[in-house]
Amino acid sequence: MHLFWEKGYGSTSVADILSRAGVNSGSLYHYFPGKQDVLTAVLDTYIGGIREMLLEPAWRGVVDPIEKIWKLMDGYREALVQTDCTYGCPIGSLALEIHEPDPPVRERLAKNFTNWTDAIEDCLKAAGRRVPPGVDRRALAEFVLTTMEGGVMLARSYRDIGYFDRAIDQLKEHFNRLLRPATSPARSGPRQRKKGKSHA
Amino acid sequence: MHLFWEKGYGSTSVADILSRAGVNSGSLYHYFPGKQDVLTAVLDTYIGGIREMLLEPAWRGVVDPIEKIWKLMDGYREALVQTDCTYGCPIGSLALEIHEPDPPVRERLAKNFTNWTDAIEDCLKAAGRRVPPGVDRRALAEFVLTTMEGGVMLARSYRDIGYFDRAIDQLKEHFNRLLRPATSPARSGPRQRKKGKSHA
DNA sequence: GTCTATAAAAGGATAGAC
DNA sequence: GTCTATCCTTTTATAGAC
Repeated sequence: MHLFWEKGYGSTSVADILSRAGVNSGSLYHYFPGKQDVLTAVLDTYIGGIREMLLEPAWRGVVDPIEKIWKLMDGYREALVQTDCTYGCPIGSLALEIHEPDPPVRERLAKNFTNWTDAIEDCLKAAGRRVPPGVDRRALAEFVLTTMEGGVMLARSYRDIGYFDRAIDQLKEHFNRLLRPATSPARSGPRQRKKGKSHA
Repeated sequence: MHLFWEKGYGSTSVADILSRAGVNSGSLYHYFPGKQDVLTAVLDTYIGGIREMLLEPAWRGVVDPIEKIWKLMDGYREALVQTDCTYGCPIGSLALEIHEPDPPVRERLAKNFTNWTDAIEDCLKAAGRRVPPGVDRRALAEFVLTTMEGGVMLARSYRDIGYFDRAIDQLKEHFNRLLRPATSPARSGPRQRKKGKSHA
């Protein structure tokens, strides 16, 4: 998993995997028919672990559903910063690296994106009336993914986190213009009037 | 150039290049020190040809600067549709495929993105007062690139152009909320009052 | 400048002992 | 289940004739 994230699929040799895992060829091929099956297993691990590995760490202590979206973005930002903008989203990299993926691989890449989008869509649903009725929640959730992936691509290409930050800023601006401001946590009295910007 | 677009860099062998070009090994290595130098030459060709190869074909007959942006998006859409959503943006694919590019490669990938962003920024500048003063034109131009690349990634992963279309729709929505509506071509009279949506 | 032939290495995968 | 040894293919790159 880590090697595919660091170096991609093609540039990771079976010898690399054996060395990193501290096992020998016979062991790997006892469990996996071939290298591609290691990849599908890794993708399955991402699919099965999106909550424990990605969402829960990012959302610890966060309750506001829109804030959860930005916290998730922060997570990708941190990964970029920690690696000097060399490692981005493992799924996105694999998706563009493997030009003609076999169906089992492509399905799993798509499933990863779908689960990710589901999580964002859940946030938008949880935001309730802050998302006006006319807004397509699914399309907006997809747009968060689109922006994150595009922003990661540019930040990596330039080795400059500014490109990611500006992409997220634009997305926040889009949200600010699209969504109603957050209502205060319902103190059960006359509606409070908050002034000033809620974000960005 | 075409092979790197179709199959990526790593999956294109020197033998593939020789076969497609109809030449032999000796010829290629007479002009290029190695395979990576073929890549940098390809990237230089993209850099030098952005106008003739990309912008001019997309913008033929288009005068409105904002419309030019959408026409450029249409170009990427067409490339996706024509290839059943298998080939996307050649630069974006290479950028994510090559995880630790040597400096000469990374520089050229970044230069390609910069030139592309310059072209969009020029459109935004040409749009004049339609882009309100507070709007960061450079950041918005980058955001167009971010959205295009992210949209291409999803469309390819799902083999479904709908993901690209929805990303562009969101971007258009962002533009609609950010920009002033286009003024009619200055009929030199009292300001016309247009109602209804100008786009999307 | 282009050709053929080939070197030298790395890659994925297998065989068979233990 | 794991080990060592190795097969076979592919890959990049070079040598040297023409």
